[in-house]
Amino acid sequence: MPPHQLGRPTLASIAAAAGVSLPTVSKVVNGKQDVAPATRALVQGLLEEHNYVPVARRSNEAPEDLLVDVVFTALDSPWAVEILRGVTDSGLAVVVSSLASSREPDWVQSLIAGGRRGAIVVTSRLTATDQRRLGRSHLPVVVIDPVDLPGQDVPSVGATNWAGGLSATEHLVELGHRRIAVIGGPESYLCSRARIDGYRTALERAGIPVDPDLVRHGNFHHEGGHDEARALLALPDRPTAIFAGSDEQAFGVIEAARVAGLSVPGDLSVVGFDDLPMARWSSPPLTTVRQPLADMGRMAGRVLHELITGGRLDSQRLELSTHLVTRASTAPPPS
Amino acid sequence: MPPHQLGRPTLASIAAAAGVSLPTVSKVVNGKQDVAPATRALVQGLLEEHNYVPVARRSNEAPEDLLVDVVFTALDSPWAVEILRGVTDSGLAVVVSSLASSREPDWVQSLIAGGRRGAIVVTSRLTATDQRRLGRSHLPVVVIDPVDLPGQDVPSVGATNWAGGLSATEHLVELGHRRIAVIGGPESYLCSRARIDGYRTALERAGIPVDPDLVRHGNFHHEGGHDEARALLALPDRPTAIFAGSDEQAFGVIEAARVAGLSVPGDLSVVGFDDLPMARWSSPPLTTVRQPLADMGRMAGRVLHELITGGRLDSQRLELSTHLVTRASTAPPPS
DNA sequence: CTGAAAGCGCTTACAG
DNA sequence: CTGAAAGCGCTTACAG
Repeated sequence: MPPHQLGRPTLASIAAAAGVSLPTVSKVVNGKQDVAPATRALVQGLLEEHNYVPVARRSNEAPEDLLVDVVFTALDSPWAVEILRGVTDSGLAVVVSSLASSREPDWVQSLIAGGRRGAIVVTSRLTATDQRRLGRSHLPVVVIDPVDLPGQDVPSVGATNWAGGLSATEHLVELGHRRIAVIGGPESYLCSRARIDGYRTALERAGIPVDPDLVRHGNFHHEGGHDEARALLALPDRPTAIFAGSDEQAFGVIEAARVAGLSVPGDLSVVGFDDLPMARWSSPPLTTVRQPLADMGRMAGRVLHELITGGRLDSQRLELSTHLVTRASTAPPPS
Repeated sequence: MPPHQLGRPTLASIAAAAGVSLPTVSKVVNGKQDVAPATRALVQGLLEEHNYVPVARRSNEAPEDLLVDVVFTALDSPWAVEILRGVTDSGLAVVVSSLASSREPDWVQSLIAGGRRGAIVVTSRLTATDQRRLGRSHLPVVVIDPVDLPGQDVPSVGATNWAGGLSATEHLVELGHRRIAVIGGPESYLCSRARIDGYRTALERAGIPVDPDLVRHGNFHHEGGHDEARALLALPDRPTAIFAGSDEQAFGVIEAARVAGLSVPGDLSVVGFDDLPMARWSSPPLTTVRQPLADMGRMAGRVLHELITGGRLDSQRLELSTHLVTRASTAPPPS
């Protein structure tokens, strides 16, 4: 709510602010045709600025009445369910949408018109336009981003990537590995940088020099893991362990090992990142760094609820802790 | 809309039907305390019967304004995203909820109060009470159920399980297998029966007698596949191929084979069911029967939209076709 | 195009 | 507990 305004804006208050009559504002809200373009633009701007919500969309303040959008880049990642599960646990009424369908043409306006009281955006950058509009409309948004660090003016929830990289690598060092490779995501991703820095620190603490040949970047998918692992395993002095950037990548690594005739973990130890449900189902079951996706969703829901009901945030960025889950894809190196 | 009523019910029309004043109905709708229990009950009943939607919840008829609940038994299955993806594609505004959080105490009432125009229920039986209330409230519901056959009075979308069982088994027969085992889900599930019947028919067509020892039932999860496969592989005349009831089960079978020192597909061929995204990521990549979950979701969304906007259905039950996806977990039997 | 006027659907004191 | 009355927020025909 803009500071100069007490209570929710009404058609009357918008009309007063615009210096037009109430019926005119009504027409703009309802998309009627008989409004001069200039008038429409003026009123439209004020509606947005004051975050006007049509009566038919107003909700009570009970959490289950607060409609909130959860926006995924694409609803195809196994992350999605995990995060969604957490967000729904927070008690808000969660509307799912994927970017493809929800971002055109004016995302923020459609959120307001649809009676959404806020949004949670998963793993995607907000465009500058979106940010500007959001700011103007006072519509709270929380970013769940295990991948990147959003601008510090947007509240966000992430995971402790550096610590995850550290613990995965320490685990491999403790098993006796010395030739440890790491596959990160695309170089531009901050999460990836953080994990690789954790990897470096673990090696340095163990007195093992970092071999640049063993530090790779690939996409976070099966293919990325598969391709980089194939290259790594073809090295003259090949690694005895690979720390992958995601569980999906780790499955690609395991497949590359299988195709190369190497057994996991006998010939090669593999550590993933995420701990998706399917990490337990791989053969062998995957040792991986657990990223608490459901908890991140729950936390994002709580933060958003806080923002909607007018609370203040202690911190714009929250990172939940990762931890290593040891299963059967890691073992001491072959002697 | 009840047939005797033209247009949407209003507080006034409900009041007239109940023989009370409009303010009294308003109080009931808003849960105010100063209403006699008998009056409240009378009005409540009429509100439900006439499917009264509070103004604050009324929506336009554009698909993106039609709020619809998608209810999962639990938001933990990898199916969930697939189905959800399909439903959101249908253009409806999808609110996710899992049974745990959404079924108490009066699910139907809370749907109406929340302005939902319909619901899609995934893989779960509606209670008799729910069905009765739904019938009374004229709130359309579609069941997506690849698992069971709901009562024929509820529109439902499923998959062709029998044909799936047939094609999976025929594939194994064509590769030269004769000792082919099948693991179904729990015996009470109709989908499971249908697939096993498809399996039987394929064997009979090939002139292979059905060995009751090779027909097992386990839960649909990793554990079910693992446990049944371990028993099967311990048989004196063990099978050379196993057709599992789900991809997750198939991963359990592969793990049991690995632990038993058998290679897939060299010593044992494995076929799954579902074709979840992760079927491509297993090692070896899984041959499986594709169940078009996203298409089923899309279809359910379309059917629900049809029902909401007053259309008639050609058929109460729709089954979308399954088909075999051949990857690397099947090969001719060891010679 | 604009807005005065009528009116709809609802809520909320308040008198009984 | 109930409902007549005032009034809020909005929409819609219609005069200008």
